Amino acid sequence: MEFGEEHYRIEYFESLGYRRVRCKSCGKYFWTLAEREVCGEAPCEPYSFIGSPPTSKSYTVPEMRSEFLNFFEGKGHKIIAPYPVVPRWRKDLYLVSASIVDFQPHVTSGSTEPPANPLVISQPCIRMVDIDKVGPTLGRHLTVFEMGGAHAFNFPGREVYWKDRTTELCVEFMERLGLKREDIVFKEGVWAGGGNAGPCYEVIHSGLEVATLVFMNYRTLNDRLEELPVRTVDTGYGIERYSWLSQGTPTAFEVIYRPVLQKLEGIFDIPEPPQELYTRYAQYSAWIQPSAGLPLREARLRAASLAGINMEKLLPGLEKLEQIYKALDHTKSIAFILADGVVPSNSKVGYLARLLIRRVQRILEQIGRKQALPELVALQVEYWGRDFPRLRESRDEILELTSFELNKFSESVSRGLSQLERELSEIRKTKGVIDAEYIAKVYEERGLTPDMVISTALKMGLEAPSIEEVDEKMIGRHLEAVREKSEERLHAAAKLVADLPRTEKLYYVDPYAWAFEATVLASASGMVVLDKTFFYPEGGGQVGDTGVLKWRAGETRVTDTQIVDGVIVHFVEGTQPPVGERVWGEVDYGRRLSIMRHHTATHILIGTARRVLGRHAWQMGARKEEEFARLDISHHKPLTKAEVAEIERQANEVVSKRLPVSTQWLPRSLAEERYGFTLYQGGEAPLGEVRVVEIEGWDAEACGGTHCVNTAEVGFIKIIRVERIQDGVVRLIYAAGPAARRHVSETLSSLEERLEKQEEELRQLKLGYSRLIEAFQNSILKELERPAADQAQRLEKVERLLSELAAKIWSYSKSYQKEETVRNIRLIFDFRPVVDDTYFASLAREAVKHNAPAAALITGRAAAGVVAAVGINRPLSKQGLSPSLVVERLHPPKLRYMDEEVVIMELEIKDVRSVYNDFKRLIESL
RNA sequence: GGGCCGGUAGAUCAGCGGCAGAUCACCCGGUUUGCACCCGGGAGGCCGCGGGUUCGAAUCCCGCCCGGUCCA
Repeated sequence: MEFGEEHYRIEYFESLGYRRVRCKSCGKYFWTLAEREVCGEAPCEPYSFIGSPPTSKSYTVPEMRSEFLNFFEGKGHKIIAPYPVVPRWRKDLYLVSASIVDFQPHVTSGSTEPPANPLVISQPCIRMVDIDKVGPTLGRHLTVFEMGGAHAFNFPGREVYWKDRTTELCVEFMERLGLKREDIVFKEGVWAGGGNAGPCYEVIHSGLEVATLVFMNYRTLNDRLEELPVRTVDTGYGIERYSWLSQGTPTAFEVIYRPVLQKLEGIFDIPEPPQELYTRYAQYSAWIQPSAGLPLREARLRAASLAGINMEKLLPGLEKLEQIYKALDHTKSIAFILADGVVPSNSKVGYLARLLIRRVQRILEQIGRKQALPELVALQVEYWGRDFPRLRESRDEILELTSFELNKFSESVSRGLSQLERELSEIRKTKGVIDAEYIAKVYEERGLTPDMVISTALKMGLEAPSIEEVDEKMIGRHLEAVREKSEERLHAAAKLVADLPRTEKLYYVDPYAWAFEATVLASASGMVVLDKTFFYPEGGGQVGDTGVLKWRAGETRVTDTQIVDGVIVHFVEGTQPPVGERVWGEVDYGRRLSIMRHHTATHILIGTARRVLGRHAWQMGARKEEEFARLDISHHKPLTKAEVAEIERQANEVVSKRLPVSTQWLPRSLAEERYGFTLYQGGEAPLGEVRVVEIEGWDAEACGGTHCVNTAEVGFIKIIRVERIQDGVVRLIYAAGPAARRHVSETLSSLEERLEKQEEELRQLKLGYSRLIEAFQNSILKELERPAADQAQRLEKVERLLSELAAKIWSYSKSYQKEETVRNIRLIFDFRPVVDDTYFASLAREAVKHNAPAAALITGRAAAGVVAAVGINRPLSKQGLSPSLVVERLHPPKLRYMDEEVVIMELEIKDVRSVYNDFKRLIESL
């Protein structure tokens, strides 16, 4: 995408004599007052501010922030407090990456008033995309930085200011810092993101891009640009970059973290590279742009050769310093993210938090300070907490979550390493080499970083590829596109409602009403649209209403209700009412009431969870149905029984306190100011004003659902079940009111039933076994009392009795493998590992103890094949089958035993299956 | 949300169609009384759950659950 010159040629430039020049080096156009041939942005030119700052004085980051805010305040902008770094008001982003994100999409689309207009804000932003460049680029890239945003929203008919004023303000601000306007370059650029686009100027000074002035006035629609009704001035001033400019240090890190670095001096051994070399190198650091095709090492060398210095002398200290800077940058990000209540986990923002923690930990281990992370985070909380109080407020939780995550990491690593060592020692025995593919696999499956794997392999005397080779391999492994699924039903609905007006939402007028009269606006293929309705459409985790629609000529059942572009669609089963007809609607009232109780119960529980578990406990999802509801909460540990009991207790206390539940529509900015960002529990809130549901003194949320008017109406909340649905998220399943009562009594009675049944079974079993054992004991005693002439005979008898007992228990507990009926003959089959003639005979006999015809095949493994014992009872032998017939048919090579009922033989067959099949065929042939 | 890996004794894991194992820890006995002691014996398992294939499944197939991990 490109914008023509006309988008950049402005009156301001014309009147002051700016010239438009094409950069000799990069070929891009820029505007300047001075004579120059290159755009001045590094790497077209080195950083000239390093070692000689161009401002009239030097500024720390907090000083620059207030300089910036005060300047714009003096120019009629209202200062707005910074927003969280986690944008809970929208679901298309995990982190706030720019100040404009605070006002997207509700303000920029025109559906909400901004908190002030124009406004100015210094917004902490987090960007993970350049995380690998943080450090080597000496502070040009950071994961966390403050974007000074001066924004003006030009609504139709209410123009605030546009390109000229924006540019003028930028120049004035820089002049205020003592910078000369001749040194400022405005480079033409294009900005696009979040479905919006517009031309922009990159503001360059001394080689450094210090601000971007974006004029957002287009919406991108299928590669086409469409003008926006609201034209937004989106300027981003790099607060840290301006401070850097004002101090001229080799890196931005010295500027940002000086106070923190000073505290570290005792703990860390901070290298001090030779000043002159360091400064020269830093001036050319813009050439350090490592990428897939350009390894860091080469990028460094390029910068060093341009600077005319010897990298060898600089490198040792520099590398370590970069590591320390990385650690400082990442720990600051961690502090900000965790302060916003993120729980490290394996998905979404939680994963980004985890990634940061793991990365820093690896860095700290590499520089021999593996214990330092909690302390570093604590230092960041302490230092930045002065300007951002929410860091200090969450101090304890931030540290708890950090060390908890650290524990998980070290467990995961040590588990992974010991497994890796086992695997490697296997490989050493065979191939002796590992390849990049293997290393990548280990990283993806077990999270062991390539450097860990390589160093372990080398230590064990294996050959391993270099880290660069592995990086090469890993790039481009995850390029598959994600497809969006959309429900077909809703697709059809969207077509139906295309030109219909928004439905009047009667359920907001009175959530307790259920019968109404309305006019049919559209009616087709199972869908009905009315001009107004009491039917609540699914939304905010609350399921859609059901009920009936009646009209003069008929009626139809509403099975679900959905909302599409503000139009409520009733999904019906049965006849369709004609368009234009008057209909009477009736919502299933009991169901709706139950859903309302569940919804209010959910809000009560969120408030409770925050109090019991901590402020990191956010709603991650919820569903409220007729019979139950569920609520997913971010929390790092499994809930203990005591915590669940406490949550339930407090929730029911709120119920019994009869707290009023109020709903009101508030301008978004006002609601955020009054209730804070915990409003956005339900995730993205619809545009326009927010509907705040407040349980007085307990909880307030942006919510479009229907609620009870008083907590007392919820009746009773019972937590039915608690589960951990993923790392860092626990789910509560509960019921309220009559649904809770139903659940409790159903559970109790089914438990009772099960208990009774089991008691009975147990009684029978005990009785049966005791009889069995008694009979056995009796026989043994009789045998022993009998004067025995032959000891061997007696032993044999006892052995038989023992086998019989084992067989009885076997048969009694039906522990044989198979029982089937073939031609009315009951056939029992089993394979027994312990092969013994007496035992097999007992089993076979026992198995056929029936009045009906029955046969048994007991098999076991013999040296040369299979041992098979066949049992045939009398009713069956009357039908003509006898042991001798079995022998005749199967002609075993060896017969071990035979009587009228049982035969034991050895077969030269390996496969037990064929023995069974042969036997079965024999029986079928009768 | 998606991909990959895993779930066997208290712990760590082996086994991968036919009697469920090793090491450590545990219990008992002996030996020793300079320290991951040694020797002998023992206890401890719904082989995650459910279904399928099979005469037979920890083992093969499918589904689910749980854990880990990477990516968005």
